[in-house]
Amino acid sequence: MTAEAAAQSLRERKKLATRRELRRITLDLVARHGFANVTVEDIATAADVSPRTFFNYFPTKEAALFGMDPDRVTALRHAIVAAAPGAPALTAVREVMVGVARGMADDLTALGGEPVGWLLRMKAARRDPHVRAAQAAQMAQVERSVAEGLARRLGTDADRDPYPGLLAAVAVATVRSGVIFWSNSGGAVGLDQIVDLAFRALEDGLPEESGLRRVSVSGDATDGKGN
Amino acid sequence: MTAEAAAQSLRERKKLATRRELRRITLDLVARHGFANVTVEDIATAADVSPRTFFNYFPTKEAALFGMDPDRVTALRHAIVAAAPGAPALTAVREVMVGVARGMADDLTALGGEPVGWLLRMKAARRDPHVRAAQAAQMAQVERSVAEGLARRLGTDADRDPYPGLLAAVAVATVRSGVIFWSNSGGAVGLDQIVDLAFRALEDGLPEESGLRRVSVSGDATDGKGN
DNA sequence: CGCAACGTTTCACTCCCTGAAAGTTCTATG
DNA sequence: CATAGAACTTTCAGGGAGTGAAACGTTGCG
Repeated sequence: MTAEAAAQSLRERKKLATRRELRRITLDLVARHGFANVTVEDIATAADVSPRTFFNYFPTKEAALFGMDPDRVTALRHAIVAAAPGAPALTAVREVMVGVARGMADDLTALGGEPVGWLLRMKAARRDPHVRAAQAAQMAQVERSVAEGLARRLGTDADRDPYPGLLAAVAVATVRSGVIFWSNSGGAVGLDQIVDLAFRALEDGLPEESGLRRVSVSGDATDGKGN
Repeated sequence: MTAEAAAQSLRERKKLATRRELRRITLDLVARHGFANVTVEDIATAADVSPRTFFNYFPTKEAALFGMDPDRVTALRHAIVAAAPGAPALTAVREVMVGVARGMADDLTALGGEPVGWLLRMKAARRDPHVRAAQAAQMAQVERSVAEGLARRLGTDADRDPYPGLLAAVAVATVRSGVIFWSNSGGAVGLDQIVDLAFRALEDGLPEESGLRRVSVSGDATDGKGN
């Protein structure tokens, strides 16, 4: 599902490779030296590419760290329209978001044996407010797309009906807070599980004795000997 | 309420005046020419101040548009700890946020007869994705403070308990989506009312037949003859 | 008054990001 | 397989954000 067949032309394969390489290097350098201490020139040099080319792939330095490419975003919108037909919108959003969470956690092993991917990203976000802000900004992009999907699913107009916008904002915020908690706990519990419980809590009106809170975490595994 | 006694020294009064003036001019220029077409130099010149001074007051151009000063943020945190003693956290957050909403709407008349303040800000945000992102980033700052207040109120640790972070993220997202809807509808309905209904919907588990959705808006009043 | 604290300005600098034009590599086609 | 043209990369020139340091002016106070 949502798998990408091997790109056909040489060009497309190269482009994809460069994109992934730039992402990878950005993540690596930022994790090691901090966002502010890595310049676009550093990244470009490490990727054996001119600085200008970096900006042909990503509009900003932040985008190389957090940006979803447009394909993913539109896929998300369509998924929300199509998921759990007949069920309430909140249920559909939960299912889609749990899937997203599963995909994010998979990044962990997708790039190599190291504890990479979102765990590193969020670790960088924790110390640097600017990075945190950049992530929130990126999520706002996604939120817009989710809101559109919801409006279509519900057959309403986001200008007249506050519900799609509210649900989108809340859903994205839920995922984001889940990712933050997950990374703070060192990835011990399973992001999809956290997100699922968070959405269940949402469906129950956010009671203080939610099942989410029984996800007790023993210790903070970040800042271990790594790095 | 939350009023500030007149600053005592000449220096402090001047500083506050400059700060407000920079804010006002930024808002005005951005509303008229768009965020990207206003330089810090423009703002500084209009405020009769050197560009360097601008950055002594605000860390970024975006901050002059959206930034809350630190005092407000800590006040918010304290309000969340103190509000509605004995009541559930969600209730306390609702009360505080409705108060915040009321304050934001008051900006409308606070600066002069013109339709200023948040309505203009959000109008700028609607057309420029960058401004939208900047707003989300700013809200993330606030969210952090809300989460701290909640953790203290509940007597838990945000590293072990996902609940404060989730509630903070959801609450801030709710307010933000309310502001967006409110501005899209031209400020017809009353921001505090929208936010209150949105929080009620949250308490009920976001049902699709929420009372929020009966806030039907006849027409989009923005882009009227003004400006 | 005169001195100390604080705020503002000037200056020099790095980095982000962009448009345009020239150069290079891939693809399609005769 | 040769070659025109599309697509990607690079070089170049430049505007604008943001920062540190030192000179300068203003305010507060003994």
